[in-house]
Amino acid sequence: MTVSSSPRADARRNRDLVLAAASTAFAERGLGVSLDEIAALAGVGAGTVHRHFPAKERLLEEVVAARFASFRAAAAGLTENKRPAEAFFGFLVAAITRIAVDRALAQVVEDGSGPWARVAEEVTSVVGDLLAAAQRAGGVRADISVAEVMSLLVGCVAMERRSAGTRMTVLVLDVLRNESNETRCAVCGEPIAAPATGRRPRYCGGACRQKAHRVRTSG
Amino acid sequence: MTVSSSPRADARRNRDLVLAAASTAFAERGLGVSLDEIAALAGVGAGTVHRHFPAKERLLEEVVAARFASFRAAAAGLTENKRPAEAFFGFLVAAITRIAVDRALAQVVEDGSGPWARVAEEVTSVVGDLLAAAQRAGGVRADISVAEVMSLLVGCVAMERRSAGTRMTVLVLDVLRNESNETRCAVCGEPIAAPATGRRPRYCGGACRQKAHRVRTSG
Amino acid sequence: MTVSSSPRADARRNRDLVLAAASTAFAERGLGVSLDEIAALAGVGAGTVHRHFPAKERLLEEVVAARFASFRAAAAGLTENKRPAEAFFGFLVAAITRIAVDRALAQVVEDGSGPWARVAEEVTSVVGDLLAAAQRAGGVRADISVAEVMSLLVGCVAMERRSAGTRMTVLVLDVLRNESNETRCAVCGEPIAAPATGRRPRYCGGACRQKAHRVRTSG
Amino acid sequence: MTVSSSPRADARRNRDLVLAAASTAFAERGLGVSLDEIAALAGVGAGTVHRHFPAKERLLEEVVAARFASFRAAAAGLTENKRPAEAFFGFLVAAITRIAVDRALAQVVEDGSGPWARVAEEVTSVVGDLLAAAQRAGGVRADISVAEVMSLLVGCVAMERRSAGTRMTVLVLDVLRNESNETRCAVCGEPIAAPATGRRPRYCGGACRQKAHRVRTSG
DNA sequence: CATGAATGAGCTTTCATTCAT
DNA sequence: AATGAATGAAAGCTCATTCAT
Repeated sequence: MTVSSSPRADARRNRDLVLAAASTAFAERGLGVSLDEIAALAGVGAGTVHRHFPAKERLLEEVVAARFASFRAAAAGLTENKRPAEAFFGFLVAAITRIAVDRALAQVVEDGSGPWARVAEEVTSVVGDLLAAAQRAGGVRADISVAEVMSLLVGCVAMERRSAGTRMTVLVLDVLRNESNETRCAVCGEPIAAPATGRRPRYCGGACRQKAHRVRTSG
Repeated sequence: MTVSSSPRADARRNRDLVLAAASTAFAERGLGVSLDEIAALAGVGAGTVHRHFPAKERLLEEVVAARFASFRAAAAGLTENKRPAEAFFGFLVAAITRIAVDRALAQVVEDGSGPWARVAEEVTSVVGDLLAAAQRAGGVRADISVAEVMSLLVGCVAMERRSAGTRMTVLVLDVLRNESNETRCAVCGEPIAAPATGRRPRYCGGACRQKAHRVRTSG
Repeated sequence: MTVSSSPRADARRNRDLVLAAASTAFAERGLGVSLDEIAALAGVGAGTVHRHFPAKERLLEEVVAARFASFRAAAAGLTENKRPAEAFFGFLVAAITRIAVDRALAQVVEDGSGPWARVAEEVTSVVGDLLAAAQRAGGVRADISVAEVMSLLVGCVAMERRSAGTRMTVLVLDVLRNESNETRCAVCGEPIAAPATGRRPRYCGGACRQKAHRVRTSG
Repeated sequence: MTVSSSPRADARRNRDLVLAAASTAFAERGLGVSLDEIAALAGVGAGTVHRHFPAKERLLEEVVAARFASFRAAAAGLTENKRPAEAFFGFLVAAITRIAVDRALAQVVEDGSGPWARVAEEVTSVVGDLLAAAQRAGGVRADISVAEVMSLLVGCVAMERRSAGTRMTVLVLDVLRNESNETRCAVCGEPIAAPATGRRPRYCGGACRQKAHRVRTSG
């Protein structure tokens, strides 16, 4: 009579339990976890896992998709960033770190297996948008394709899985930066976007130019 | 003195057949290939595989070792290179390409599993030598450790497995290059190529050197 | 309160089927039976056997434990026996006979392998209790340790496996009997049966007792 | 031209090498040793083992036969013993000890497997002779068959394999002694054979009888 | 729908035996 | 005749998937 907890609600809850358990198990133990282990972790029977996810790969796909959905959300906030290059790099670093921390995710991404294929398109699209914006702003080299960025992402994941710490990741991602276009002010260090036309300014503004001049002519 | 057609010749041939088959199978299908498959491919019985390689991991180890042996040979030629940075980068690119082409090799390298441990030390030593030489010559950043280079190698392997072509690899490896080697004039910002011999000039020419001097002595 | 026809009932039934099949197979064919054979005999798949008994040795352990459990039950009835020596010997004869009839059980007992270790402690304790009681009552030699009894048990099992019939077992176990319990008169050498109650007489009668007394007091 | 070491000599030598190696290997590691191990120990190829002993069991049979041959030799010396019971018991103790020390031999004897069958007849005959002599001399109970002695032997082997030391063996074998027939002198302890007719003497001779009398009448 | 027991093909590994050299 | 490599049929065990309850 009330808003009866319909059979569907139960099913939904179980589905979510399994998904959560699988997420944890995959992250910690890699693709090798057995479904029994996942079922036990979820507190359901093995059959229930199969009812919701007819094959192991389906389950994996959903887990992967769920992870990337959170990336998408993160990206959404970034696209409105005033400095597109920072949005782009910020997203990449965050994504790489999150993937590298998850054994199964890393495996899936590294060998480009099925589950990855399902989400790759979307991720590629998100990255593509961020990349395009960053390139338009001059912060990222224009001769880089989104496919190349995706490859770089995979490489950084592999790298970070071996050596904890993001130092190398940051270093490597720098290859995407447009050094001749978004250089920093020689005096205060602020980034300077390349102008649409004309010579690239060396200083962020009059104040710094003056300072530099004074230094040069001092004495 | 001549070739003894001992029974061993046959065994040796079979051993090589198995090794070759395993090499191919591992390369094409990854670590998951079954020994039966390898045996069939080699045209021998399952028992023969085990006679020569008592456990699957032994076989894998030999395959991996054989691959890396060829790297060592390649490195030997490079160490006498007049331009150590080129030797260093050349070795890395070659190694990465060769590893990336082989599924099992890439898997082994990416997850640092047992078989890799056996050869890692040696590879690290080879890379370390090339790195040290390149750093001494000023072609590679001094603040890079060999461990970081190894991580980078792993990352590049993962990257190259996804996108055929070495373009990104070359790009990424550039982060190791010593930018001061082709630095810019501290006064006017013009690039200055490193001289073949002697100390690297800090300024593009006499005019700028003079200016800088004035600044230093001012006051 | 009633019997719940849960899915477990089936599992339990299968478990019992497997156990029964294993019991038979082990008994008839020894430790060498393959799990496939047992599975087939039980009418289940090989996997089912492994679900209930993750390793062959586990299965064997259960079979062995089950057999010995029945011994314990038998022993329970015996400890209240009025004639401890008969309880002791009765238990040994029964145990030996039951073990000797079972190929696997005999093997396990004879080479003291793992599964035996699990039950040996308990069996030893049971035997120890019976032994102690029998020794207190004077029916069993005091210089026999429980370890020696266990060895004798093993020996009798081996013996009985070769020659059907308990005659030799009974004969051999007699070595444990306290001969002084039916000792001979210290003077004339006539056998003296132990009295039902009270202290055991040292002499066959008054005449001999007198003689002995004289000897003691002489001089 | 000389007494050329005919091919047969070589073959014979190899055969003996294999036999010796098998003897050691079986003794130390039980029936489970692999033929490869035996071949390696003998310093010959696996094929050579099979040439001389077409199946593993044949090899085992020969090893077993060889061991028992040495028993026969030992028995030969004993049959001339003046005290047949001691010859009989001496042989049993020696045989039991030797068998118990050899893992494979003990296994073969304990489960009466094929190889044992081949030698059992002969061993039984030897034991039978010793037994008959001992029984004639009154040192061994007349109601014991040779089959029962063989069983007892097997039992003692099993027993001794578990508890080092011959104490229990000696104890157990005592069940075969004819206590009423070959008792010892009550004074000096020398064994006294039963007389063909009449009452059994209590003392070995007049001297001891006198001593005992003195004790009894002293005072 | 959920359960969790059953399935059975597949894996690596061992070893007595065969056979080309 | 000796060699020792090759064989291949087991063995125990795992696990994704199916199915009776």
